[in-house]
Amino acid sequence: MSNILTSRKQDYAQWYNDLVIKGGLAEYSAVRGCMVIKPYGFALWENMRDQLDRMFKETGHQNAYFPIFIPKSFLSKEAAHVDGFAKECAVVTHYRLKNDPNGNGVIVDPEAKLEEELIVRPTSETIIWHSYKNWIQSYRDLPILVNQWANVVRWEMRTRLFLRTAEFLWQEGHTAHATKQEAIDETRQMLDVYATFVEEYMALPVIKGVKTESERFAGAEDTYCIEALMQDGKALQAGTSHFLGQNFAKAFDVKFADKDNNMEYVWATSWGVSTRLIGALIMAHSDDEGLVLPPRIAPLQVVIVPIYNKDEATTQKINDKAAEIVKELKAKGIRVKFDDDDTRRPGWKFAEYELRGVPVRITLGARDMDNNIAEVARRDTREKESIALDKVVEQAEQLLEDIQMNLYHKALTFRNENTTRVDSWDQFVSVLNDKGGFVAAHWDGTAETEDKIKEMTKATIRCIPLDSVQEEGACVLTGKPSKQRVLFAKAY
RNA sequence: CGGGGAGUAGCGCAGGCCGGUAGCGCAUCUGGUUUGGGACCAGGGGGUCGCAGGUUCGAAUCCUGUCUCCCCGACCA
Repeated sequence: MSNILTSRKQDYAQWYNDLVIKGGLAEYSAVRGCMVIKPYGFALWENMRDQLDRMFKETGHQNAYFPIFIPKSFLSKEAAHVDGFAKECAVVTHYRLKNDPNGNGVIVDPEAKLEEELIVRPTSETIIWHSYKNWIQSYRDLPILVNQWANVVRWEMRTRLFLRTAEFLWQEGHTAHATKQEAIDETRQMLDVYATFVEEYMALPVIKGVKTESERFAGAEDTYCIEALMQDGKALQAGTSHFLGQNFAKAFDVKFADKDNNMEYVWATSWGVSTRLIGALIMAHSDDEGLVLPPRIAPLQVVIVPIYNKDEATTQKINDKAAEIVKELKAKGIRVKFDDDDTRRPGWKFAEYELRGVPVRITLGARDMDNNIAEVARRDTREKESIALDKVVEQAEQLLEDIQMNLYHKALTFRNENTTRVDSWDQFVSVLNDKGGFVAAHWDGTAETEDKIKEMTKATIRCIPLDSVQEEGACVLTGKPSKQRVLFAKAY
């Protein structure tokens, strides 16, 4: 049995790292806090990206691309925004190197100092709104529905592969609207797109909600989010959608003439998900044997492992059958690989593909050929079954569906079991310490109380759920009146 | 930036106190036997011991300085 992974019980953080690295998703790079996304990890991201991109386009958005560099003066135009990001910006100050006169390689040429420093984008609101000023004159120019796929840099103190890296990949949608309501509708629509994507493709149930003031995006009026629960009972913000009001329009003086020729400020939204989703995926579904990937986004959905003996006729038979199955699965649009690499033995391959989270494995051996069967194994439950050869393709296709559903329901059950309604402070503290997960409790609505709770328990308000029922209650800390429960959790 | 740990072969580590031929496991290469849950046998290759000084006949080992990375905290998608 493989013992190359740390188990979740032993050390959850180490288990996560092992999975990322040994599963072939990513590795550390020469640059502190930055990672190399390896081909297998990038294939996973591409599958996620492609589906999201389709969904953005279905809702009327177009892709564009804005510069990675932002003039320093832009960032300071929106006060809250600069406050939020100033502490984690990489800054470009020079544009040239030269040979060190002392012979120690190259040095920054002091003659080549930039007039105005450039900030490596931590997010692109400012550079984009600078452009929007030129794009928008009249109500007929609105709405602008633009998305960009890009890398951004936030100089984080502590980093973790996928979950928090100094550079990460994401998409950021930036829209401009004539009315407040239209912008709010857009914000909510994109939140729904995210929730649908994460639930249906990543098989991960999420809570849709709105952030409290202290957790809000710097420069937003309202931040909506989807929150997911990881296997260790910690919450993870999986995506955010911001209603920006007129803050950026005012900062960049973006006005439009309405039908009555009145000049009005434009209403804005922005929304994003990042490679952090890959971290969520890993921590939600995987087990001590390795990654468990939802079929819809798995780079490889089915792998066929042959078990040869020395008999050439049998080998030929296995190869022919495998080729046939590959052809049929591909015709159905299923991503399949026949691993006939003779330098690895079957047991090695079983372990390897389990580590990599391939949902379905088909084993074809000499004995199977004699009996006209194949062994079909599913990654999520690790169950194996003997299937008649002429039913194998059908079975594999069915299993992919089953696994997708099973992963979702398993995660949903886990979340339900780890969401606790709490009405007293003692219970609040003990649930957070002993059980973890989401805690639904009343809160008096003040930032002071929120801060105090964070200080005492490390738990933060993840969101005020959109479907939260109105009920009379008392704040779990102060006892002051409250009208609805909010979700607390320790978070990534 | 505070506290803790670590830099020796691609990876994981031992050696260091007590200076004297640089070692182990995995990986890798060659040949063979194998193939139903990470195979076995035989042979081989690979390291200026993080870097710079110093002590010494001689430094991975002792001394001084320096750099980097990891873990725990404050900040964050």
